[in-house]
Amino acid sequence: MNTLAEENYLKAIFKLSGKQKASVSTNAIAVELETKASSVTDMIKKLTEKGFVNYQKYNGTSLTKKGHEIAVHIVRKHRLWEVFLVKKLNFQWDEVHDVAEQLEHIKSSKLVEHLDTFLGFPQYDPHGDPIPNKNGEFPKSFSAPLIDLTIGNKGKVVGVSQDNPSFLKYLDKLEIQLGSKIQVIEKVDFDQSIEVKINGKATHISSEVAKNILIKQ
Amino acid sequence: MNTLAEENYLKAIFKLSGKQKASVSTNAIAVELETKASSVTDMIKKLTEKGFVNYQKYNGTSLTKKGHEIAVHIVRKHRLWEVFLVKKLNFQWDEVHDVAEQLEHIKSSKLVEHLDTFLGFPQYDPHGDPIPNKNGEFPKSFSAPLIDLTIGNKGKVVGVSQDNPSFLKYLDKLEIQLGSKIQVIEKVDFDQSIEVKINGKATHISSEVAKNILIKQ
DNA sequence: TACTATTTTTAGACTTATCTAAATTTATTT
DNA sequence: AAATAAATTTAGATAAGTCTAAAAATAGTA
Ligand SMILES: [Mn+2]
Ligand SMILES: [Mn+2]
Ligand SMILES: [Mn+2]
Ligand SMILES: [Mn+2]
Repeated sequence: MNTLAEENYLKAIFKLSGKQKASVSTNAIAVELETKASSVTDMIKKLTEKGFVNYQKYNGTSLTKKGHEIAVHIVRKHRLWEVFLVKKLNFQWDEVHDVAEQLEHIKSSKLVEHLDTFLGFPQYDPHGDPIPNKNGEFPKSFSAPLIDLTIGNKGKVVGVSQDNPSFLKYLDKLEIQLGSKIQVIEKVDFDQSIEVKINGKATHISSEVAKNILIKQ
Repeated sequence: MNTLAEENYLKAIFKLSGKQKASVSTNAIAVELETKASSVTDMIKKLTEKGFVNYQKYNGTSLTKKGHEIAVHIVRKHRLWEVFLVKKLNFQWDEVHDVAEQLEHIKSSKLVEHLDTFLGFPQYDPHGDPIPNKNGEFPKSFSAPLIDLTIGNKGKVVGVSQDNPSFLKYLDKLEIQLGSKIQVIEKVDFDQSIEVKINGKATHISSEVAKNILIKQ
């Protein structure tokens, strides 16, 4: 069995390496996990021993097939628990992440599969993130950050690429939810901020926010 | 915040000290937690520092008010999760204990209270064990071990005082569930075993089993 | 290319929780 | 009461995971 620390490292490497499964720097992992680079080096050596990562001194780390499988499985659990908390226990979408960080480490395959069934095999979590199935396959989704939408075009909010509470609460304040219809009215060259209509109402949004809202046209 | 190990020690002391809140020996704790007496001594010192137990060298350990509160709170979580697993996720009663051992350490008071609400404030877990409410109060229950029932008397099964899978599976085989009606037909002096009628059907039960079935008349 | 800055690794230390073996205390027998 | 047995504590060691400080490697710049 893998320890909690090992699982968190694998998840961090998975998150940082993205779809292209790129190699990840020691520092990037340290920042992601709020730890020190020296601690990361130590742990990577252990994960290499276990066959979960490929590692060459001074040259970054990437997941092996085995490491990738573990990471995806933890992501699956994290997102299923988030769905449970919102849909069944009436949590708000900005309250679930930290609890899911704990629940994702519970070890029982029966629990995960029964939870999935109980929830009706959801494909997306409360932040619009795709939930891999039990074979580790993600639903295909075609979304783009709001910032990439051109003037005049419309889209539907299908996700967010951050789940920290202050960002999510701000979206609540702007009345932006999954499913909200957004049209880009104007783009300000100076600071990349944009003027949008949300469900008919005009609002001004910074580029930082627009980068983290995912749109489907 | 308390560590997982600390919580498990407090729970073990709570379990072993019973209603009278008796003092518990170092060895008893070691046996309960499948660890060594020397490890127990170390941890008890730490728990003493934290004000969770009263401890005098060579004289056993008992919970302080604070330690008692923490232990009861963990028991509450354990039993609520067991209810969730059986009632919502269709687990069998002999499959829930080990998963609940993990889930009981999840830290989020909102989670516990919402779970309690979601389950409809259950008073007993799938093994008939009482669930303390959020103030740590247990529902009053008047049950006695089946072995104490005298010949001719009837009762209803309201609980079991063990939750290891092999015992529970054996009860399933005997068709003994919570709610089953049991009447004592005969008591065998030689080995304390008993002849009973369960929902009308005659069966022979060892004293070891009869000790662990809780009856309400 | 040589100097400097940044990144990464190593060395050594610390904490938590555990263990074995030995010492000490308490309990039980003769 | 003395001897023996059992329970408990202490001493010292180990593994996991982390840290700081220093060394080594790589990248960036003059
Ligand atoms: Mn999350
Ligand atoms: Mn999410
Ligand atoms: Mn249990
Ligand atoms: Mn139970």
